[in-house]
Amino acid sequence: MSERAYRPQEIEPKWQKKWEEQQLYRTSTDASKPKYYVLEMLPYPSGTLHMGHVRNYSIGDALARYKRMQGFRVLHPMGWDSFGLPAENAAIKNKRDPGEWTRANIANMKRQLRSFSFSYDWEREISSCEPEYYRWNQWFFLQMWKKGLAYRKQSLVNWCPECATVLANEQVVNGCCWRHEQTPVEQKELEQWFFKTTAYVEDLLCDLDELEGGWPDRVISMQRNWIGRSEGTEVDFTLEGSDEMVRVFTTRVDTIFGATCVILAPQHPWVAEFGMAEKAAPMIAAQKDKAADDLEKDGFFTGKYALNPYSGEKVPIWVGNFVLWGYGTGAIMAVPAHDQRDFEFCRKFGIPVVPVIQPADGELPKAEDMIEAYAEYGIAAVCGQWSGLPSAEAKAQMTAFAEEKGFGEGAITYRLRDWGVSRQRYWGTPIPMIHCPKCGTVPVPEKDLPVRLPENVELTGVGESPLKTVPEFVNVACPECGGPAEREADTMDTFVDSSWYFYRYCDPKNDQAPFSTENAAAWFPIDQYIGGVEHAVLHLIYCRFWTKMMRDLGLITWNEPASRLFTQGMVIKDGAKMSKSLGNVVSPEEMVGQYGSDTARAFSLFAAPPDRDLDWQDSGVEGMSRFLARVYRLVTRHADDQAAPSASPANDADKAALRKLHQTIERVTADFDSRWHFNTSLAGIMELTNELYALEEKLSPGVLAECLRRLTLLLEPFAPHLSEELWEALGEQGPVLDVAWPAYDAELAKDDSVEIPVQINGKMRGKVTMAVDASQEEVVAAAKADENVARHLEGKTVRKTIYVPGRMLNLIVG
RNA sequence: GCCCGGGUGGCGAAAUCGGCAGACGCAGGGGACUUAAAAUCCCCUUUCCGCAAGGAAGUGCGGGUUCAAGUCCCGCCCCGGGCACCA
Repeated sequence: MSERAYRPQEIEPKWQKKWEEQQLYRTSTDASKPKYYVLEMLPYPSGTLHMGHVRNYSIGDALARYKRMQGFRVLHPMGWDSFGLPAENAAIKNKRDPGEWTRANIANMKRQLRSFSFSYDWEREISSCEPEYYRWNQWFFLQMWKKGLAYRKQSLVNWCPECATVLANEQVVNGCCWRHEQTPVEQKELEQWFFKTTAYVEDLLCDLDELEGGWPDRVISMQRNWIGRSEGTEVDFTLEGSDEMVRVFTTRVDTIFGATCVILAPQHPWVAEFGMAEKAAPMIAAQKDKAADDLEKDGFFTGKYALNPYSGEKVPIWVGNFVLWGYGTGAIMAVPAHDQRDFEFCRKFGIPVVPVIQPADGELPKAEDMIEAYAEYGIAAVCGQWSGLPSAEAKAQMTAFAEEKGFGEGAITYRLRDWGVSRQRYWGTPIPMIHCPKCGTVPVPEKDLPVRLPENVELTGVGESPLKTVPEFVNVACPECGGPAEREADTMDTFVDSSWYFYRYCDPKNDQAPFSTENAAAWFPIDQYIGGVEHAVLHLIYCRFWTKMMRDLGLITWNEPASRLFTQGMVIKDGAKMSKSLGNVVSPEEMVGQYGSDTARAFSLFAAPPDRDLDWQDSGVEGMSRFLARVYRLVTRHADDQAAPSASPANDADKAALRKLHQTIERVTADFDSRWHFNTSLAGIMELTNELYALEEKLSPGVLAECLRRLTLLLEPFAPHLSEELWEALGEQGPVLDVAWPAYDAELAKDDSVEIPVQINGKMRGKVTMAVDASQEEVVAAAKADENVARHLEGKTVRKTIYVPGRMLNLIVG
């Protein structure tokens, strides 16, 4: 027996080096094994790894290791996002090249990650910010262009006249530029590129059913809401004194007899036509301003009137700040009596309220008594020929009527809009298009890909787009006519990169195609995708769209990229999400230096279940470190025992130890296969360790040897360096990753006695220890023999006996 | 406002199917070892009453179902996240 101190600072580098040399994490090509593709969401290269990352990667890594020990061929790749805006801002601030900045950050993140020995297949590393990758972004762009899925249109952007640059919505503060707090943000029309996500809107919605069970319910419901399908009717109102018509969308055409005005979005073309664009401009800016949370309803009368096609009634046309240009037709009919928003608007501006729907079991509300709109379905009361019909029936008949008369039709609208991919930034994938004065918009020929970013561009943060200022980049010959033309200077949104990176992992070096169908088919769909819930609607819609688009290009045959999704909780520190910008980061480097990476990763899993937010407190780390050292001492002091492992108990202590061992194996295995509550897995392993400490002296050497070996294997997914070190100390051959996960033996795990709580009238009065197969009579007899139970039964009759075998006895007395 | 989560000891949490509330760990207390300290090992630790045996209360609040509720049902309150005038 020898006792050694646990020194992770020595052990971990030793195994890191060995594993690198062995290329331990390279993906197996053994096709006889079932595949398992596990992936954490692409990290952005912020340059600083924090405990939030470590927790995320520890979850995926524990799973990857477990699956590998279970005999799977595991793909667990690692990649890097290009993260455009921060790169560019850093470049402007520090006068550095954004590429250099990004690459330096990636190198730093990589170095820090490697000290944890996460089981990434570094051979399959990709960087989505390198030309080899954006070549294929461009290739996809061209395919979409051919199919009409990529198009260009005029679109309003936030514009700061001071910087002469485009602002993202979050850069608008109180209607002003974030850098020039006195300068109001303007709206500017720019030609922007879009991907037609709406072409797949029904697919995106219907296929959510396919994901049910594999994806968290809340993500599915967030996506449903985001897509926002609603059925209704489009109806034309005629402008008084002209033939022009304005189309409105409504889900409640049955209320149209109560329409008392038409309200246009401030961006509506009629507003400009009426010469009121200037009056509407501040409203548009206010709509885009994220800081103005609850915008008060505002509007103005245009002086014009429209005619209701059902009643022929003349109603005023208004402009309202709460009407959205991007939804429906950008114009509404206001029915104040039956829509709360319309009610607020009309009451504010003195527009009449006309109730036309009455509750099924009540009276038609009186306008002067109403304090809020009656928005429920009811009975059409004052609705011309449809009066008397229930709302649903009236809706159907009135829509049919509009179709018959040609002034409207049934319509489905979606909240989901096309994906604007244009960015007026330097650091991103250049859009492979050329504008020719003669030929129009012409795609760059595929043989000329990739279109590379020009080097040595000075970034100022001023001006429409940095690439526009580089003549060598912009001035090109038109590929069709050879005449002088201009290259598109916008770059692509970085969400494009993350929409298909996981396909590229299957074939990262392919220079003929984004990936080969065969290689992707070998791994897809992703068996387990892991990431933060903050991606529930953007990334996770875009990448689903991309998969469907690739399916229609004939590249793949499946509908969905990932069959299972796990959303892990955030790491909270001092009441806020841990992030570099908030300065509440716990540095893993420091923790690794002090306790080692095994401690850091095991603790990040032990502190809370992975799907729950984790309130970070340093105080528990010590305990995890103590536990690992405790295991280390226990195993190393018996490492030289020379006993052959044995699962045949020779005494009661052996039996108890083997029972605990197999109960723990069952528990940890079940956690991996279902809930991933690694905190309870680790608690179980701690209990096993405590039990072995208690029984240590009494165990026969073979059984002890057996228990120590299984314990070592159980630790592998959580503390791989320690596990490997102990495995070697025990004289076994590694790497542990290639050793089979311990099998669970139900016979050995079985308890031979069980403690049964005894209740009287539902109150705990004692416990009896019984054989597992004891009958109800035996249990009742034993219970009555218990001193305390007998005392409570004194002078009373047992009226009812409830016995749940092996669990509980409840005696009802009166 | 709508849609998701969540609320359990001094703290992080556990209780997987309605069946012993608080596993495991932290912090705290006590003991052993030590000249001493650290480290280690062992014990105690929901609250209140009690010397103890034991008793009472207890999972955000108020009701309900049940032999039995942290868990199921109805009505609220609070915290976190997401979406937000979606016609």
